[in-house]
Amino acid sequence: MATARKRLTRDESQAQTRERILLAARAVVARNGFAGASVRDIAEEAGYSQGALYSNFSGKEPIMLELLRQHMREEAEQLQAIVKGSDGAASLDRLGTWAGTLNSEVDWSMLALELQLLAHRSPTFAADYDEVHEAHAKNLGQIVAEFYRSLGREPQLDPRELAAGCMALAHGLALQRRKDSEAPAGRLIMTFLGALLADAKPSESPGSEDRET
Amino acid sequence: MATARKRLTRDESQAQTRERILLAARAVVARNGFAGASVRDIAEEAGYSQGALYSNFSGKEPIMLELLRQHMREEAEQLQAIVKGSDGAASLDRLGTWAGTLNSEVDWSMLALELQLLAHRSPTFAADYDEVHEAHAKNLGQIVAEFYRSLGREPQLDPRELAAGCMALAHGLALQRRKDSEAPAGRLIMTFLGALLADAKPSESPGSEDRET
Amino acid sequence: MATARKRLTRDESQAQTRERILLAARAVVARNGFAGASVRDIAEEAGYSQGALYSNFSGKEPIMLELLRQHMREEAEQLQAIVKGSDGAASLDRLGTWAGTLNSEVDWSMLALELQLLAHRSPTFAADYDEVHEAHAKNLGQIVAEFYRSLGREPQLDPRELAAGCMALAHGLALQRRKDSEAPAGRLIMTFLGALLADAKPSESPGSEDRET
Amino acid sequence: MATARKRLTRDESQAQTRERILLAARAVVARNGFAGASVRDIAEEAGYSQGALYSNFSGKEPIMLELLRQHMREEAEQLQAIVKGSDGAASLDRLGTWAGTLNSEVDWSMLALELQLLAHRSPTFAADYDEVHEAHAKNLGQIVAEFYRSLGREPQLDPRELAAGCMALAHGLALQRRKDSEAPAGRLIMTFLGALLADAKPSESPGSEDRET
DNA sequence: GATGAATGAGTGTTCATTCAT
DNA sequence: CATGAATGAACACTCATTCAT
Repeated sequence: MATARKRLTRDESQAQTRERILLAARAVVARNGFAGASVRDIAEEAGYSQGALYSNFSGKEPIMLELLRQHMREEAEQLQAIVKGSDGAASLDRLGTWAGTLNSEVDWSMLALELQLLAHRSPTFAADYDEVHEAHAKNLGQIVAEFYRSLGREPQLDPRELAAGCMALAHGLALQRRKDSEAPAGRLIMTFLGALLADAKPSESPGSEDRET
Repeated sequence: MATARKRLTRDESQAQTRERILLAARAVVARNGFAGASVRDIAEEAGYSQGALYSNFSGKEPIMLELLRQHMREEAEQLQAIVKGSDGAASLDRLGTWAGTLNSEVDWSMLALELQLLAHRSPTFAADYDEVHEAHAKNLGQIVAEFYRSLGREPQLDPRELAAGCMALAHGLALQRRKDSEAPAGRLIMTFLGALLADAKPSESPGSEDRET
Repeated sequence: MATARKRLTRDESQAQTRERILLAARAVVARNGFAGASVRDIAEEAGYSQGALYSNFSGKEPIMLELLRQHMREEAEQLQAIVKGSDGAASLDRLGTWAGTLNSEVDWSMLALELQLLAHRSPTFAADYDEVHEAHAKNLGQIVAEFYRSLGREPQLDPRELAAGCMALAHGLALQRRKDSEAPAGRLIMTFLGALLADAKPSESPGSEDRET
Repeated sequence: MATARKRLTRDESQAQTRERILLAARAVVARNGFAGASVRDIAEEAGYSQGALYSNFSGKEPIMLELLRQHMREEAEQLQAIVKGSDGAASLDRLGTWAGTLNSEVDWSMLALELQLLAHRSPTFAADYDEVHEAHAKNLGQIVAEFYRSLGREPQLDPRELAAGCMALAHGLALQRRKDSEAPAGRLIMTFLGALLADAKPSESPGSEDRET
């Protein structure tokens, strides 16, 4: 182990530190929320000094933003995988399964919302946040459009808006404190989504569920 | 003025103080958000000392909770008025108009979400919050049910869940920082809602007039 | 003593706290200089919490500024007393004696200079500092003018400038680290002053007794 | 380029690095003052790492001290040139011109004073500072003596003291934040100096012309 | 009931310096 | 010799809350 450590180049070592800090931030934010995640706590959780944190990030906000970016990347990849390369019906099934896991995403939703709240208050931060958010919305929009297409449907609205709506719904629901007996957020989301799809008019290209590529 | 004051009974005077503090809290929260609304600021805005605030509320959280209660009450009343005593089509129209004003509700959405976030972190607060939230969801659920009924439709889900979904969607959208050029949140909400209604199967009891389209 | 404490009204108590904080600040600044006088240290020296300090002053700078104001007031009073109500020759003597004590003023000179340095860097602070400085210069200028008059001399320059020059000289000298064997700053100042007076042309109005040499 | 570099011996290269760091330090100090000149900023400005700075200097203070030494050397050379090899009257003229440029010397005065302040607080630094200061005072003292002699005057005091007084006056004035409308520091210095010279008694050895007002 | 001075634990951030690479 | 990531102690300042008046 010690030997393994010694073999790290400077760049590798730094990347490792960055990653560890982000991991620690993830954990602390999950525990205490954004506002409750102090730089002190994050550094401690990561096993570094506070200064080390400032050597790798220019402040608290950039850390959080990076966290969000990471999550969005993962999310987009997952959705991409669900929608891509298969017929629409199967996609819908898998989407339902995926949505069912969203319950465990409470922490991420909290982070996403807290950063949105912060963006409403700090113009400096808003600029950075908006960029990340906008990119993600555009990204998801394309996935949504593809999904509609694979089901032979025409989106009622700009796909980006639909995607944004789904994000809003998902985050909002994730946050709602509901008794375990109640339906999971995933089911509710699928109900909304199902209704939207059912209500969408068929696309001109007479694809229906047999389109391809 | 002085005389007018003197006529107040002790209870009335205290109620007035409470109300003033709540009003001030509303203003400060709108300005700075929940986390940015310090007790000092609220007291100052209200024209009282910090101590006075603690004489009327047991802390910062109860104030915020009361604020949320007030807002929920108002919201329920507005929705009640929209749905009650008229045919479904007209209701739908008025609901669209009302949803269009939600853009200006950013402050409330922020407060609602910040309190939800707090509830996720503080078990003590969660107890109180859940009570308020639950009551509101039940309340809205009844309104939703009534709405579906007036349109001759059968809800796909527990009305309480549908209501919760709409709240989540509304709050989530209100928070999203979108460029003015884009569609307002209201339109998006109505699209989701319209799809849900269109997708709902007619109720057995042919309650009201059939629906359009 | 305990009883004496209890008799303090709120205002008195606050004034006492303020005074204690200023006294503590004086001590800490003397020990460590302005930059080295941390709010923590001052609060500790005063026997209060840091928060107490912020209840009484809006920050570190205002404390220092108040300290400077106090000192300037005292200095002006001393000089006033020296110059006023006596013939010029006696004044000159007493001025020399007084200047001889300036060696012990190192701390004050350091404070004055550090604040001047700060004013050069912080525009916010500069505004406040300039006001204090300007007032003192004007004040001293009048005293200098009076002094010249009592000696039957005409100042070569705007008295305010002469005063400012003396202040600069005094502060600059106080700061110079000289071996104790050397002449005290006071003597040097008196040499400069003596030369200035000797070189000044007599005023037209034969005000007082003629001067020496 | 690479070849040019290669031609430097180790010593030359190091000397170059040192010089670049000092130049950078000069710039940063001018911009932000002594306290505001962080090692990081200096290293960055110089285009080196922080570590490089510590390879060439043993800390921040030695850099500053070296800066001061450089400045003092330049100052002494300038004064030497003014006084040496010409009659007293012309010297006085040129001295006045030179003093008029002191306004632009704010940065140096600030550095000099900040180092003096530091010397008052840190005994370790004081030792080094005193040495530099003492050497300069002696140096200037000789120049002052020469100046008096060239004017056929006898200094009232140890020339070293007179020189120190002028430095103190110059630094103190440079720091004073005065409105542009007021007289420049140079004029004030010349007034003081003129008075001193006028008041000095002629030297026995009838050195040069004995001018008067 | 109202006051607001005082508390004490907390915040994000900076910095001169060190040392493994 | 140069690097710059990491340190650790320090910094000014904020805040919800308490309690003697």
